[in-house]
Amino acid sequence: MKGGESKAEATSTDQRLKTRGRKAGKKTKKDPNQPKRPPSAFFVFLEDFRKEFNLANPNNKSVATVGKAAGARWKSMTDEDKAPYVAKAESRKTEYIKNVQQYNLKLASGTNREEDDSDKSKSEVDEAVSEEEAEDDD
DNA sequence: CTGTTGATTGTTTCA
DNA sequence: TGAAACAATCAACAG
Repeated sequence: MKGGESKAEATSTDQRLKTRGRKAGKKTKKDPNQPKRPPSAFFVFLEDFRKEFNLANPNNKSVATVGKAAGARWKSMTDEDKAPYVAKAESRKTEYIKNVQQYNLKLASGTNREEDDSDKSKSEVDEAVSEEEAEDDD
């Protein structure tokens, strides 16, 4: 059965093939304050998985190995297992959105006035930044 | 020394 | 709507 590896997810496989070739030019960031994309549930899971993987394979240095293992494991997990990671990812996304808002706010303030009310605008942003911080519960 | 590569999937973003 | 790019990681290699 390999003739055609399926297909149902042709988009996925194809995309990756192209993207891999393009990643070479991703380091072009022009906006210093532009927030980066929030980690997906898979990345959240990866953070934990890497730790375990390092313990299980302290000799392994290839990041690709962990990625492959994580990917295989990820697909092996059920939605319920991914639930906590997904939930975390959702929080990250929410924070990211707030970040973008602040980012836009700063730009708006800067573009609008960067000499007079700069102090004032700063305060406003400051409040937004400290909005909620942390909640660690178990 | 600096920068890209490698590999995963998910989310983000533009047209 | 879909395709394209990028998110972390870290060691190693190339220029």
